[in-house]
Amino acid sequence: MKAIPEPSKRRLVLLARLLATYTEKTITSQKIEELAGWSAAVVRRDISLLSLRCGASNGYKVSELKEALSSVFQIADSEQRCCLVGLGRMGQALLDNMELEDTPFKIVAGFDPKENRTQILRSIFPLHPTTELMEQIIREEGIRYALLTVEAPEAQGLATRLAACGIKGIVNYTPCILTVPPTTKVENVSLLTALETLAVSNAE
Amino acid sequence: MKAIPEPSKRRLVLLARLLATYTEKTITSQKIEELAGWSAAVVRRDISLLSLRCGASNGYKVSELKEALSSVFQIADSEQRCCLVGLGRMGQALLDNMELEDTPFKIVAGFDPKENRTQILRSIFPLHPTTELMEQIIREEGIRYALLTVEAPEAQGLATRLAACGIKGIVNYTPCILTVPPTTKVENVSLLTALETLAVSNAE
DNA sequence: GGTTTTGCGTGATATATTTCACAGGTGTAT
DNA sequence: ATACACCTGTGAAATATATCACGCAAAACC
Repeated sequence: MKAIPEPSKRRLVLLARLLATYTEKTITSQKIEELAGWSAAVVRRDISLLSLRCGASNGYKVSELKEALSSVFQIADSEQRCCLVGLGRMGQALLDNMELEDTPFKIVAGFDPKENRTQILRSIFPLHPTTELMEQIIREEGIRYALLTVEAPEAQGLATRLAACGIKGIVNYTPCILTVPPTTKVENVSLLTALETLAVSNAE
Repeated sequence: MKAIPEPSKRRLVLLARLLATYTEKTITSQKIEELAGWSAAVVRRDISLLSLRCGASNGYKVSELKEALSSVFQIADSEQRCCLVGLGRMGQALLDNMELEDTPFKIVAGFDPKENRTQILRSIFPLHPTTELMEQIIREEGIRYALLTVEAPEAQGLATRLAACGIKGIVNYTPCILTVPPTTKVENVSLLTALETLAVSNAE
């Protein structure tokens, strides 16, 4: 199959999310337009990239569509290991977040520059200081993704180290722009960035 | 000036963020490519949309660039009021987040479906239950943006109400796809969505 | 002050993405 | 069983975005 364009990938991820709570047996591209706000044409084009032919006069069969979505992105097959870097307020909020239950993603380690935090806090996975140990654990445990919730001044330094030891993706909760090699992807989810993006989309 | 394309807007927002911590007096498109990962050509094109001519043989003057960025997006001019909807773990982590200090964004109210939470928690802005009072306060206070951190089952209902009472943008911390009229914009920042997006960008 | 270097600004061009529009299958009703 | 209604899947066209490549102006150097 040929490569799926980036915008389509992002929509397909969201489509999977949408279907997770959708109860009907079938769904039409028109209905998806209503729910998600993308044009029906774009929805059909996106889905056609999955080269599945479950089209019928009632629309797509939800079960087949779900299956196709999770199989095309290999993520469902194996556990995707993540680590939490930064155990401040935001990090703690993510510590025992139920959101990743029943998903292939699993947080298996936490790190913080302040060693005493890693000793005081309790969690179901081990917590460590961000010493050289961090790189070692990431490699040994086969950790692919990092959630970065440290203070701004520490963000770039840690991002560089994370990228260097093989982290494939960083969920960036800091308002910093991270400079990383192209082998590491970054998703910016900081509150400030999100608000600015909203403000700019509306205005102008 | 003619409309700035969406992708350019998003990059310009990040560029402003990047410059916030940049200490040199000038910066070249080449340097921005290095730091942010966009091609120098795209950077120059984006900046040219600001119709500012601060180009010189040393690159852009950082101060002029910063100014142009904040003025083109009107957001710097006036206070941008936000509310926090959902006072669970994530909401509490955002309650006294310093990230919005020295920005035009300001959280001026908090809401939660569980009334006792709004009574127990302390914050510098008032907390209320999500009764009809919510709509009233949003209108009276001129609140434009909402940070949505409630549990998944409550997300869509509240999003609908928020959109209906004039909220222009929702920062969506839930993994749900929100169905809202096109006048309300949504930025999805849930952990699960971010991880899935990363996974899909790498694989495939 | 002239010459060289540097790097922007931008038409022209290439590529990517979305939209259009309709042929063709699938379910449904009569 | 046939006709009708619905909705997908997809070439072709339109639009949007990114890249190329080069003229030109500002700074640096001698």
